[in-house]
Amino acid sequence: MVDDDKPTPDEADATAARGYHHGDLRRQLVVWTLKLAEERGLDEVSVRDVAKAAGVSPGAPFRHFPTRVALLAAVAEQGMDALAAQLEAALVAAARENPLRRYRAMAVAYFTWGIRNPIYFQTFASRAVVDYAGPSLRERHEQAVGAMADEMKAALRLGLVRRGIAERYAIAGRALAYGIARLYIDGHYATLGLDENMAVREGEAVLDQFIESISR
Amino acid sequence: MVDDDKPTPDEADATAARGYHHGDLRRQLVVWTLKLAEERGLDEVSVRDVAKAAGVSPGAPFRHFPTRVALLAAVAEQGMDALAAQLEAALVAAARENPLRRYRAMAVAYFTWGIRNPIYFQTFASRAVVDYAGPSLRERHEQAVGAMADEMKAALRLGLVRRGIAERYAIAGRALAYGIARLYIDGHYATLGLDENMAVREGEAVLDQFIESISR
DNA sequence: ACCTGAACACCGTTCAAGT
DNA sequence: ACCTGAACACCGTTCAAGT
Repeated sequence: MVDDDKPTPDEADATAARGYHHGDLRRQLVVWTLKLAEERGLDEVSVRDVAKAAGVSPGAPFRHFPTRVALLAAVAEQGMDALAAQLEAALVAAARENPLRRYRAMAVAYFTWGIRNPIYFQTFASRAVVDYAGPSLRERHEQAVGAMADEMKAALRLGLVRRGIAERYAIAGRALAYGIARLYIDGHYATLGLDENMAVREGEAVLDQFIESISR
Repeated sequence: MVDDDKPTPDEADATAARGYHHGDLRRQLVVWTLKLAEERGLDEVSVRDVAKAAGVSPGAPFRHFPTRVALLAAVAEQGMDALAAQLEAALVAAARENPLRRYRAMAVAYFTWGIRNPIYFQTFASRAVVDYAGPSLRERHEQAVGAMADEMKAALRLGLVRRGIAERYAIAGRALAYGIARLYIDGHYATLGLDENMAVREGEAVLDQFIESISR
């Protein structure tokens, strides 16, 4: 980078513009990673690109993240926060309904979020990232989908669904929600000409029929 | 797995040792890509590694594949061959059963193959690879899963499943099979302590309960 | 304390030169 | 026709030096 004019680092604004982020760089890097990934795909974003976008030197990110995958893990953690919030909100909104309806609300929230936030979804569906992030990320995800499974089990207990093994309803419900999200993200709906919103509606319709089919 | 050693390398020893593969290099590169990916993960295999494993210079692969992703696309095409063969075999084996049983046979074949061949599965679930490979790969996959969907629709027509919209049963069945495979490949079963074989059996159990639940 | 910028080893890809 | 091996631009990562 060719730089003739000196940045006069005694002004706060000027320093920030020149790359000093006074403790905020870490967050900025995550923000830019997400933004660039949304533009060109996760694989296409390099740490150097992120550094440049944030206005810092190529080595700067490594003061905050030991490796590139650590940076992606930070994105994943942030995504997990957002997903957990959505699921929690869905659960609260359906609080006074029956377990099967609560399962539905969470499953819809799950794949809707995945379809609308494919980058987040990819980061914490990536083995390398999740392995790096350590057990906490996986546990949080497990807990989130576990809540879905719990509703399914409750539905069986209350006789809302046909006879069967609770754990299998739970996994089926989970695989279905996951499958719907992943079918879209992996581009399988593209052949069908479905955009984001249509994919969500289609997902809901499929889920509803599934629920109705297992109901009794 | 799906490949055997190449037939009778009679006089090829000298040239092969020198790196000359007399037209066979293309195939060797695909074989080595798969092998290295199984050892260390798809992201960790570079074209240079593959070249070295095949005993040729770093630039040699680019005479056969214009880009790295083209090499991966060749792996994906080979994977698609294998998957199509498995599904076809499953369909033939269940030829004299009812459509619901045929759907089951194909769904099991689908996720079993995915669980047992995660590298193949990843290659043709990758957007970049599939986009490069062109419409034919996607169409073949679409046709393969379309056969599953057809059985589901036939099952509805014959009154084997509860009332509903055929297309939604088809998508649910597909999302379920896809979700089961992907849950394992993305490492979600690892938390549950399930290995490959247990994942397949668990998948079958879940699928069977799903089928029973929608049956009438 | 936080960032720069030069360095290193690596990678995808190209291409003139060899057989 | 097929491969070599030296390039080039890029990338992840490190680190001494600056503020």
